[in-house]
Amino acid sequence: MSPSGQRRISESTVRRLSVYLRFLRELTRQGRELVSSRQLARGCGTTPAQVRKDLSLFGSFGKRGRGYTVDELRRTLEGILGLGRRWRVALVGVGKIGSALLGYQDLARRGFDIAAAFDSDPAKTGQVVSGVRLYSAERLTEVVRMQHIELGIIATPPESAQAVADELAGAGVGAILNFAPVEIDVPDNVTVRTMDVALELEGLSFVLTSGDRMPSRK
Amino acid sequence: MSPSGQRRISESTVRRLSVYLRFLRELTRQGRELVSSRQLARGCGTTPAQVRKDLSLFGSFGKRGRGYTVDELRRTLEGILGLGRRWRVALVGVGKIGSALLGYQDLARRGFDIAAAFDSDPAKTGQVVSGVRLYSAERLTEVVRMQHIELGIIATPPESAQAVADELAGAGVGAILNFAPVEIDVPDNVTVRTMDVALELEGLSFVLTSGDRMPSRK
DNA sequence: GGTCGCTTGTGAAAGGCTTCACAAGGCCAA
DNA sequence: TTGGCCTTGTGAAGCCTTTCACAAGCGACC
Repeated sequence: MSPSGQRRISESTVRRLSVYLRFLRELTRQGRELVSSRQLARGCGTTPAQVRKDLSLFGSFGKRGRGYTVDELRRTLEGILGLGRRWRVALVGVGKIGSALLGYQDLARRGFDIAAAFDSDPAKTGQVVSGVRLYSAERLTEVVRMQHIELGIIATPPESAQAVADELAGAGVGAILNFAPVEIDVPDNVTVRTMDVALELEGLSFVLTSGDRMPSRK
Repeated sequence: MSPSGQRRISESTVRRLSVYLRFLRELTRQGRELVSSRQLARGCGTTPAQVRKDLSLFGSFGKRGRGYTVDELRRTLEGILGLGRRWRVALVGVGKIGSALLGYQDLARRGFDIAAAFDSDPAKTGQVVSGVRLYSAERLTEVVRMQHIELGIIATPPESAQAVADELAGAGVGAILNFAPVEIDVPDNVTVRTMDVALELEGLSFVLTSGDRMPSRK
């Protein structure tokens, strides 16, 4: 599939591939068969050249003069992104954000199953929320290992985030999505991505304050 | 404050400034007085040179041989990011994610007040959740104008996101944080940032699948 | 006061990402 | 078959961001 499996793919490219995929699924629902790089770009907030360059990093999937087959490109992107399977996810911290994630059906629709949730509050232990069993935080390593969970989501207060990350990494989780507003250290073989709502709002605050002097992406 | 108020600041720089600020606030809590670019970098997952370069875009805030005064740099960054004031935010969509945001105290702590929330479900209208009044979606424009709200958060299903964005933009909101998993079109004078949980997980899926061939950031 | 060690601020170099521009290929209609 | 139009895939150019490396400045200690 990829002409040279060793090329380094930038984070921004991967993010765009996900956006293309999201859009292609929408097109599938609409029954569209073909799509050009121009239409893809328009629907994904980028440029046609960018779309073609991104895809060309992995191969040639289009037909000159016609464009791309929606269904075929969708499957190709799913393959590239590793979405030809379902992923088992552990959720740590069942407070406001954690509960929202438990009930957020888009995750399951897109291939991510929350297989177990953990909280340090004993009152929650044993409950089943949105079909997911809540375990005591003490059992994290045990359950993650037992269930072969490969992805972790941290939705704890910031004070506990690092300790949880250490334990997830120790239990064999390879990637962590962190909702706690702190930067987290992990071993090199683990990837962390932090989502901080207030931090995004701060970015918007900057734009509003400085009169939109950020480079617009066309 | 800024030596040339016209330089274009990249989105990644702004994001890092927010991370520095978050870390500085932590240092303030700890009572630290001074911090060097090296320590800042370590705590924020970047390099000392990057820290100095980012700050140098706005002025000279450190002392050679000593580092930066935590308190002073914190206030400076708050100024740059436009956080010397509080922001009034409209939340549209009070489902799982919207409710979590209503109860998420970190937003208020960091200067963002949800001044009004909207939902299309008549059953919710009139309620007060976490101290925020819920309005019917029909009153969006009216209330946003009346309350001089400048920021919007979209937490609706994807089908409604574009229409809500149009209305927010029409009502004078200058920036939108979008949690719906779709790309959204807005006029040039409005900025949108989209946060998509599943999209972030897909990025992690790619990393796990392709054996971490993404460029590591040192 | 002088020296030593440490840190900032910054031009310059390096590296990476995006945009450009065009050859090659496909489709259709005449 | 030919011509016209459209779209992909891609080297090259351009632009932007990050990293490097070092002069200059500060503080502390002798």
